[in-house]
Amino acid sequence: MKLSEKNKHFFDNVYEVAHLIPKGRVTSYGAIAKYLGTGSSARMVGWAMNGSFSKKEPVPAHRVVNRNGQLTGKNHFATPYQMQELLEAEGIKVADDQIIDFEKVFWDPMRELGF
DNA sequence: TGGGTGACCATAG
DNA sequence: ACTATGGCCACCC
Repeated sequence: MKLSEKNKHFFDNVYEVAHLIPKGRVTSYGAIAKYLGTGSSARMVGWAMNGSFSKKEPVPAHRVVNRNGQLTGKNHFATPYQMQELLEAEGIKVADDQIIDFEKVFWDPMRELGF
């Protein structure tokens, strides 16, 4: 049974934006939701990320954090420390589940993609 | 059909 | 500074 086209559309959009995040940059759930516009909400972005692990192609979910720059979703990775390691591997400093210089590494799809 | 939940965000007091 | 509440909307009983 196929999922509704609308629903699929939304999930694909989230994954697509996640892939568009440049290396060494991060964005927030709310920013993605806003970029997608109607039919999207910050919670749904997180929900979509939860399903991202079911995807065959890897989704850089570690580049998506909450608006505070906290690694709230680290607990959903294979291991809680994997998210931080992936970020640090890209040059992003993380301390106590908090991204350092979050404003500098923040990537806003509305701004970078030219809304 | 409807209530509970969630990797969130904004506002109010 | 903190907690409480509502909104958001797909998903799972």
